[in-house]
Amino acid sequence: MQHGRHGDTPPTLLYVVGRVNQGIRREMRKRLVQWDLSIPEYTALSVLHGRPGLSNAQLARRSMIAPQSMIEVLAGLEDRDLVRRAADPAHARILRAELTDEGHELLEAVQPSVDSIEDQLLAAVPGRQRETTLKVLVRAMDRLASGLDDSASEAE
Amino acid sequence: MQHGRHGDTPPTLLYVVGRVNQGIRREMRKRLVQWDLSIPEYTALSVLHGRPGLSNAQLARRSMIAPQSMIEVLAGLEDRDLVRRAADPAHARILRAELTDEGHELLEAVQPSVDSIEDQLLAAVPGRQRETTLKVLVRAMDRLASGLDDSASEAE
DNA sequence: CCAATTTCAGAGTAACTGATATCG
DNA sequence: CCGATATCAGTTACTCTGAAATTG
Repeated sequence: MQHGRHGDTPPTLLYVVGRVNQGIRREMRKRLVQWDLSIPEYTALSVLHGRPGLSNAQLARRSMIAPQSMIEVLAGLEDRDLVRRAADPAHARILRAELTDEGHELLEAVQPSVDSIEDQLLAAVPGRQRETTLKVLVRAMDRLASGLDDSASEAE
Repeated sequence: MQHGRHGDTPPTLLYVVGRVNQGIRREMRKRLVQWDLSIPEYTALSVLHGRPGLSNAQLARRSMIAPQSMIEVLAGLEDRDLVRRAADPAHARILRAELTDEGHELLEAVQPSVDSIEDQLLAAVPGRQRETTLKVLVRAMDRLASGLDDSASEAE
């Protein structure tokens, strides 16, 4: 389930984001299964397509998960030859990842099915509102990335 | 991880929602642990506070999860005497849930800490934009609840 | 008989924490 | 030695699918 809030009172952002996310995940899982891709796998492919050369640690930070979680995803993709990793010439400890040709092909094949989810969700939403929504969420994302403090239980 | 998309191209709604959700969950978990509440448990308490009398099946639908998932949450809360369930007088199969006094107390104690997350995320966002964002997300939620079709793989 | 609800049981996904090793 | 990275191992959180019983 997700984080919640009441009924007639307007729903909170926390609540709605949780619900929408849950719905999106269900839909994605359903569509990705035929390509034998999990959601984290698809996401990693998608991010690496746009940002080739990210390390495991960088990917993890972007996704707000622990590097230990991300590494499993990456390892799986590497095993399937969808992703290739090579040491940074300037820093042997860092392994920079990028899609293989096969990875690109798969991503291209899957993309439309996933993109159509977003199209359907936003079908009736004017462009301006889409932009506002995206902007607000990106801001929230940044806040979360830089870390919050618990102002409520601090007071003790 | 979450559903993804590129880098310089604007991020997609799917991607941002996933990331924000992940960040929110981390933050919530951290704050809820001191009350020994999981996210689904907190959410159920919160929803039941606003909508007393919902059945397990109704709660599940609202949360876009299977009733089999929700029942575990509800059972746990019932064991802890935070929630009480009673048969609908008109339909004995349906068990309507509501918070106990203890449930109300706990929720009240936890609430501020969770609410402050949202406050911090939206601190710099003007009210108009908050409303737009919420409206767009609620619309997306409704779409998801009524079921999408995979227009991409349909074409085969 | 059918549809909706509840609920048990088992499986699976995706995240976590802890610990270790390496590199600059 | 410190900080960041990679990565193994074990664990927890949350959701799913399947199946069965009950009720109107």
